Amino acid sequence: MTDAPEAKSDKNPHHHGNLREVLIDAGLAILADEGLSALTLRKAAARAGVSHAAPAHHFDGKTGLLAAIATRGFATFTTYMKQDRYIHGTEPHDQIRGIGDGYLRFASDQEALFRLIFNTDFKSQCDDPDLKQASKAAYNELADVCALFEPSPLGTGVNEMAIWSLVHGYAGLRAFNKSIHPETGDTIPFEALLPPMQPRLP
Amino acid sequence: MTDAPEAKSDKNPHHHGNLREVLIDAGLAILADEGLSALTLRKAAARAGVSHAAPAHHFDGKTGLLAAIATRGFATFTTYMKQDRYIHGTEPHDQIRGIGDGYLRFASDQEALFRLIFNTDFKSQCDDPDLKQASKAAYNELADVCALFEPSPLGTGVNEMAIWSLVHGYAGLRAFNKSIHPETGDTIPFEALLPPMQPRLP
DNA sequence: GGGTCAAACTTGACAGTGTCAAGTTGTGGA
DNA sequence: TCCACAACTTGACACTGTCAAGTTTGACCC
Repeated sequence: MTDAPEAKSDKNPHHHGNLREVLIDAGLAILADEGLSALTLRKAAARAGVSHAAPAHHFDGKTGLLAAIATRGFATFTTYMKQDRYIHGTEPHDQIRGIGDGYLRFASDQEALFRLIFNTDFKSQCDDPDLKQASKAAYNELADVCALFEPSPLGTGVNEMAIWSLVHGYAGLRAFNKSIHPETGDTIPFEALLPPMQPRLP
Repeated sequence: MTDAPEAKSDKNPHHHGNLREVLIDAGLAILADEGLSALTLRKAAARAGVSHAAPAHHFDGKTGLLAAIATRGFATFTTYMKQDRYIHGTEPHDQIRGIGDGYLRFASDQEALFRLIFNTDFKSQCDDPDLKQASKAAYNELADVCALFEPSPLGTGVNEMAIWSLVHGYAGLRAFNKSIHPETGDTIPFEALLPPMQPRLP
């Protein structure tokens, strides 16, 4: 009379077993489908097939759900950068271009998610340690590549900050449709913006 | 029996006369005091001393109010850049530094407003012509200075995009507390990030 | 002046939202 | 077996944006 071992759903309303992850998935789906403003605790709960108050047992309010989604978002973000890091080659300049490509690919593939993970509004309200760690992991991926150019004559960390600012600003402005030259109508590619930098000798 | 000519307030509940501007002021005040998430149509109405449905007669819903606030925000943003443009001198490099300072001063002085005007979430829902024009005016201020370095060997518009991306990304990351070097703890100043550029001969 | 009328604003209502309190159901340990 | 606790539901509350209907006011026209 027992069910198949994986049939743990839609049998009994309680003890979902995996609700936390399912709610994050639901939130990510809403984010991708309808955008940030449509992301609602109740909608996520409905999509997960539970009652409207169920999320409260897994997250600290809406901010908590957003933090959990952002944590997953940062992990995906890091994956994007890792995937593209060597697509142009293994030279330092190639790696910078690759990382930049991954960065921008994530920003356009997962626009709402990108906006969420860099949204300072809800971040100022919560300081989730998991979120901070996921954020730092993404940063480290970029910093790894920038380290290939250290020490630079400009000072330690300057290249890192310059590249990080450049690609982050470019991504933000591109989401804003500002990467298109106002007169020529051309899209200015990211790699054209990279300043000349001297890689460290091997 | 007539009042003084300016006494048009708190006399009669109707025909406020200036409600649109007052509501924008109220919104800006809420934004500065309590942040974006606390900005509510009803709160703005209450702060302006009118009923909760009054804003509907002046703005197209909440998005309309946000657009109007953002329009004013862009104007202020432009003013900040204009004010700081020559504080370091009149040389092209000085002007770039000045504009950057104004950009960053606005971003830290009016943090919530800065976040609003570059928030793509509500911008995707509305295309207010006034907002677009105010946005373009801010862009022109920056582009003016970048033009001092055109034509560049990299291509037209590239300097513009590079500078803009750099300062915009730096501002965003600084709001995110990422301008602080993770090891040294120092704040990396914006000017250190500026790539070497050759100004046009006069 | 007196009447008309539209604009400006109010009041009241509605569906959604986040959040809390209290109840219900299933699980695992004594 | 029973009991404590975790997981989830139900119900309620204040608050939000938005709509419909009413009320007041000032301006215009004869």
